[in-house]
Amino acid sequence: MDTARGSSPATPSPPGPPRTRSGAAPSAGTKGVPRARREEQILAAAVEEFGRHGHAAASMASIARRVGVTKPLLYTYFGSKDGLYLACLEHIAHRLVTAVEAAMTPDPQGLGPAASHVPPRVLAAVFDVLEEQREAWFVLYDRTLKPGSDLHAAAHAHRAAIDGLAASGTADVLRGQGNEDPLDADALKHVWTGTVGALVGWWISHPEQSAPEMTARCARLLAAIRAPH
Amino acid sequence: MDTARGSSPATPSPPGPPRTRSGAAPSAGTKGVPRARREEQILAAAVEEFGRHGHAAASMASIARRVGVTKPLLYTYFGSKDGLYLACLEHIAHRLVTAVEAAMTPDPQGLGPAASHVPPRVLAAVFDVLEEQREAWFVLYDRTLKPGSDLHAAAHAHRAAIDGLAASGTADVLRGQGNEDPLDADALKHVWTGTVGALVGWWISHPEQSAPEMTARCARLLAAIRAPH
DNA sequence: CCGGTAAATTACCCAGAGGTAAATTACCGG
DNA sequence: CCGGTAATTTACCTCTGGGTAATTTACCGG
Repeated sequence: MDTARGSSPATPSPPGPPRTRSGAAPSAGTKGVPRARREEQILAAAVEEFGRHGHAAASMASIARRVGVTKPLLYTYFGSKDGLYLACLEHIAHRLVTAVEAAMTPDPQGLGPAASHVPPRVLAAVFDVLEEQREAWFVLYDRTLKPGSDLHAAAHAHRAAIDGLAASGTADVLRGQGNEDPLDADALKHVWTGTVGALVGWWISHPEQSAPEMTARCARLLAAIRAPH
Repeated sequence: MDTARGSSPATPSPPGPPRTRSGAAPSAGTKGVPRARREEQILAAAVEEFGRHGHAAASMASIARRVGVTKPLLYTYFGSKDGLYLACLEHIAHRLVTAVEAAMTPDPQGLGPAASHVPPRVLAAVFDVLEEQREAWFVLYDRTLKPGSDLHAAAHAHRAAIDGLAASGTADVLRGQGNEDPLDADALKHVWTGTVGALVGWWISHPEQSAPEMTARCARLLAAIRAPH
C-alpha cells in the first residue's frame, strides 16, 4: 500500500494517447506524457506540498499521489527529496525575483517610480506571480528548515536576491529619516518580507480573492497604516 | 493543579542527590527530580523544538535528549506527542494572552492608553514574555499544521484570544479612517500578528539583542513607517 | 515485424519515529 | 529493615517514509 492505485489521477487522462486494451488500467508502461510536462506537473504539486507543510513534513508519496504517479518516477526525474525541493526553490525564486525587479525598476525614461508607489507595485507583482500557487511563497520562506543544513543554506541563497531588493527599498525609508543603523535596516527588511508573507497567508485562507483584489486591499491598508491616528 | 509541591531544594542540580556507587552512571532509577519540575523542563524543551521545526518535524526523542531523559518519561508525563504539543500550546497561549491583555488595558483611572501608544506597549509585553523562549511564538503560529486536524483546530482556538485583541486594536485604526470593510479588518489583523512573528523571527537570528533593545528598535521602526516618505 | 528507448510500475529494503511493557533504582514511612 | 511508590530506564514493536532494483508497457525508426 505504497502509492497511487486504481482510480483516475488528478489530471484526467489526456484525450488521445496510449490506453491499454482495457478501459483504463493503472498498469505500468508509458502514459504518453513527455518528461518535460511531467516535470512541470510534479514541480507544481511539490511546491504546493512543500509550501503547505514545510520540507520535513511533506512526503514524496503524497506529492506523487497528487500528480497521479508513483514515487519512483519522482526519483528518476529529480533524484531525491532534496533535489525536488531544490528544483522548487529555483523555480519560484526565479519567477519572484524577475517580477519584483521589474516592479521596482520600471519606466525606461526617467528614474524609478516615486518611493511611496513602490510597495503597492511590488505587492501587485508578487500576487500576480503567486495567483495560481500561493503556497509557493512559503517554500522560499520556510522557517522549519534546520539551521546549518544544506537546504537551509540553499533557501537562504535563493532568498538573497529578493531580500536584497527589499533591503534597498527599506533602507531608503530609514535613510530618509536620518536613521543609519544597519540593524534597524535589517530588521525592517525582515518585517517587510514578513508582512508580504502574512498577506499571502491571509490570501491562502481566502481563495476567492483575486490578485487584483488583493492589490487594491493592500493599497487601502497601507494608506490606513500611514495615516495619522 | 499539578502534583505535590514539596519543600525540597530548588536549584538546578541538587548538591547531593542520588548518585549510584559509580561516579555518574546513566542508569535507571529516580534522579531526584520531582515530577513537577521535570514537566517544566520537558515543556521548555518541547516548546523550543516544536517552535523551531514545526509539529511534524519535531521528534520526541530529540526533546527527551535535550532534557537529558528518555522517551518513555515524556509519554508517562504527557501521554503522546500531541498531548505534549497541546500542553505547550496552552502554556504559552496563557502567558501571551495575559501579558498582551495587560498591555492593552492598563491604567485603572481613565480610559486605555492613547491609540498610537498601544502597539509599542504590546510589542514590549510580547518580547518580555518570549525573552527566554523566543521560538514559543511559532508554536502558536505554526503554519505547517495540517488543516482539518485536531491540532490545527486547537492551535486556532488558542490563538483566538490573542487574535481577538489584535482585531480590536486594528479595527479601531480602520474605523478611524472611515473603513468598515470586515475583510480589510481581518487582513490587517493578520498583517499585525504576522509582523510580530517577523520581528520575533529576526530576534531569534540576533540572540544578543535584549527584549528592551527590541522594544526600542521597534519604536524607531514604527515611527519610520508612519512618517511621510 | 524487430529491437531500442522512454515512461512507468511493482515489490522491496532500511532507518527513524511514535508508542508500550516490564524492569530497575532510590527514597520514605512504619 | 521492609515494602510501597515515584522516577526512570532498557528493550522492544510497528508503521511510515525515503530510496532502489528490476520489470513492464508503449511507441518509433528501420
